[in-house]
Amino acid sequence: MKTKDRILLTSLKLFNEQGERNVSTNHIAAYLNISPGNLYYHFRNKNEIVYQLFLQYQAEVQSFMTLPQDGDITYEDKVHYLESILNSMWDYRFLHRDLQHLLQDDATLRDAYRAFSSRTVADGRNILLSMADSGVLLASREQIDALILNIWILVVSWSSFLQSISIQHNEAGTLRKALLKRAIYQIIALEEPFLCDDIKPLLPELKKKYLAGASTDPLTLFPTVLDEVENR
Amino acid sequence: MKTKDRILLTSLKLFNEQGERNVSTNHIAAYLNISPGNLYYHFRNKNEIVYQLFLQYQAEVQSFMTLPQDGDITYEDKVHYLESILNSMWDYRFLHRDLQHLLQDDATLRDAYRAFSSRTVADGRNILLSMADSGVLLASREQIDALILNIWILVVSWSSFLQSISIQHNEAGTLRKALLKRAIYQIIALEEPFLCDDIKPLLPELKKKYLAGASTDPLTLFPTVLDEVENR
DNA sequence: ATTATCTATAGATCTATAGATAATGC
DNA sequence: ATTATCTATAGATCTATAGATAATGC
Repeated sequence: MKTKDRILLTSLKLFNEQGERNVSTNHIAAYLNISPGNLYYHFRNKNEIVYQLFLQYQAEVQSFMTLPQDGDITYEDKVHYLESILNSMWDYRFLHRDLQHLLQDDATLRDAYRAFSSRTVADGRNILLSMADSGVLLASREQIDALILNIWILVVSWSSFLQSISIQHNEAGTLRKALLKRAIYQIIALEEPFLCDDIKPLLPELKKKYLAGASTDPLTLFPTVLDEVENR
Repeated sequence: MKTKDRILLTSLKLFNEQGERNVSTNHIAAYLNISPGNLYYHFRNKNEIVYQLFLQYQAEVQSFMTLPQDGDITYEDKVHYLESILNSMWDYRFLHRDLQHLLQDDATLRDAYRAFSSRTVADGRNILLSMADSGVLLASREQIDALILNIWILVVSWSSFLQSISIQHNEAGTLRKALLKRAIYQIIALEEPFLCDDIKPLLPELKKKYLAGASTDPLTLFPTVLDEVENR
């Protein structure tokens, strides 16, 4: 593998694990056993690394937003696409963790990110509108507008939310998967009131699948909730 | 005003404006025309300043979560409390902007934040449950669990979301107020499907108030949307 | 006496570059 | 010749402390 790609891979790994703020170009070079000078031969600066990673992330997410144009997809297909998007969000979670600083630091990334998010929200909105056209979603345009924004905020905030309540030491990856599924559950809950009667019979099973045995009570997501309740 | 309080006020101002990451103890001291040594006389370190600001923030939010125990409150009252909470979120927005780094850096803050968020979610859930008991909210316990988590994530993410799409240069404060109101609109949209028929007649006016003349289309929130659409 | 403040500085980073050297490809 | 890599380092921070001095309160 080329050194340039190894730098990207390592940066992504270290940024996700420790936060971009805590990972210097020295750290990245040291992890790879290359010199800092070599790193700067391949990338103008740290922002350039972040920008390249953003482009990878953007391409992944957009690949899941462009649905096959032929036959309509089922609701279950749609939920599946959502799962892929949340996976990408997790794989590049450092971006949303330090998003504001990264955007403030780099005008190019700022413009690219704004274009990306407005495009993705627009695509998501169109999907909901076409569901409304075909009678799957019983919602007014105003309701769809509010719904897609709520979904977007949930999706981009989910990984940061999980990490803020310190569910992060998940080497095995099973906890990670369960908690990503929980985001899908939350989105199904957002859409549920608007789904037509044809879809509703599917929901109990879908919700069960994405709840993955967890309690619906959000308090069970907070690790120290027991101590907390005792102290009140 | 005591120097200690001036340090807190200035730190809050600079943290919010520039991000905690970009504001060093030197910057805070320079802004106040005091020496860095003096700052360290009043606070052990930068984390201690952040922690004190968190305590202020927590007290503000919690004051709005403890509703008057006597007579039931109206739905409009509830919305009003929400507005106060979102105001506090905005006033301390640096906390959510750099939350993960702050928590990683300070175990005391980490525990306090977790306790705070689980308590606040529990309080919010109880409010929704009592609305269900009195027939205002027609939702199952599972639906309430999902709803309160979605509301919580929206509330804590809203200021970061606004800043990520670069709506920040709002010295006049009018844009700020309109955009905070938009969060209320989004939360009303979350609750709307579950509200009883007695409440529904109130909603058009409430939604109009919190939309504040803006379009419901989320794309109008993204400043560069026009260029973006042209480039597709 | 106690509290508040200042000066000066140690020590630890970090980013980015200049300039030399090694490896590769025609 | 071109591409990749290294060494060494300048210059800019930052955090936190030691120790001296000034201001305040009894």
